[in-house]
Amino acid sequence: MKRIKVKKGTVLQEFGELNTKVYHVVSGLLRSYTLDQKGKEHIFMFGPEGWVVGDNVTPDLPCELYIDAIEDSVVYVLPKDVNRENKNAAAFIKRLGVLQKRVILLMSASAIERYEHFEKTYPDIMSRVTQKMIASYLGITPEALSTLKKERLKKK
Amino acid sequence: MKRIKVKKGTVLQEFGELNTKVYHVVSGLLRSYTLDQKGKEHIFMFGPEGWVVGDNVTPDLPCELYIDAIEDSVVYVLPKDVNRENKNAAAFIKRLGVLQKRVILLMSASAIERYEHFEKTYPDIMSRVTQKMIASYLGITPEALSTLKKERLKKK
DNA sequence: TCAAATTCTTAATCTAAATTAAGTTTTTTG
DNA sequence: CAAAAAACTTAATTTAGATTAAGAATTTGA
Repeated sequence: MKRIKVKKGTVLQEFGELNTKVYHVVSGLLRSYTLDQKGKEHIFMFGPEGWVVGDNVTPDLPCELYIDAIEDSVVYVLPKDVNRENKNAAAFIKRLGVLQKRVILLMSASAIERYEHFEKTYPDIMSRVTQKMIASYLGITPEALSTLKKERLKKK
Repeated sequence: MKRIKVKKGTVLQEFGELNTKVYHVVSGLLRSYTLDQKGKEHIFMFGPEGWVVGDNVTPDLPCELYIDAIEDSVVYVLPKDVNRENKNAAAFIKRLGVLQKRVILLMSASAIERYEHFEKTYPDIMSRVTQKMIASYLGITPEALSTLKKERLKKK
């Protein structure tokens, strides 16, 4: 269990490589993301203080996600199979809950509704990342997010 | 740890209720799903033999999902916090992996691509559920799935 | 500090999938 | 087995969000 400091921009995991580690964020902000065939970025998860960020594949399979730091951060580097121990069960369950909510919203909610959910759930992160990143997390384009925000103002 | 038989159509969990149980499927097929504001159904997960189906919220919070049997099934009823023990870690990790893939696909893949992924990943389930359910799982309408399948045939 | 890069906004156009609607096939059940 | 219900198909129309493009604002870094 190693404690390391990483500068903004540091890449902790690349797509396709094997990685037996997950990252417990002490301070700062990580993100995990994918690139699609067109090279478009889709943020899978933000990792602020207290979160564990890692690829949800077994340690013997190639990673599906890139992980990097979007703020200077301090993280504990933990072996993936800590997941199998009781200690990290809480962080684990939290991840499952967030993913469940995300799948539900991606399937059943409009872009505006997903935005408003994000706004409520992560008020802290909102101000720490670019709109481009928020759009990427929501599964829409930055242009669509810009339009959506303007329309929401009109209605309120 | 109770072993029960449930008939097709049996409801194991309703939205909004408290439920401290998860269901380990011995035989048959369960599903979990949500209803949106318009009453439209969105299948969150299928649970064939070997799977654990449950709501990924802590036992003290109201459930986000309905769970029912879509085939006559035999299931073990387990307390949710078995999740915190080593025993179920594998099923747990599997669920996380599936959810990760689902989020990625919902964000970055077209309906056709999601269909083809489903086809490959769950060839067994394909023939056991209606197209309406597959559409619901993919996040599209049954009409769109029907059209999509026809177009895919032309190309092959 | 100021030039370059990146991000953000706005608007026009396009497209994948939703909606609506009607007819057909399959399944269920009395 | 026949009627009713549910599922499936097809096609026309609509729409949310993508794409493209261009200019404005903000951030970065030499």
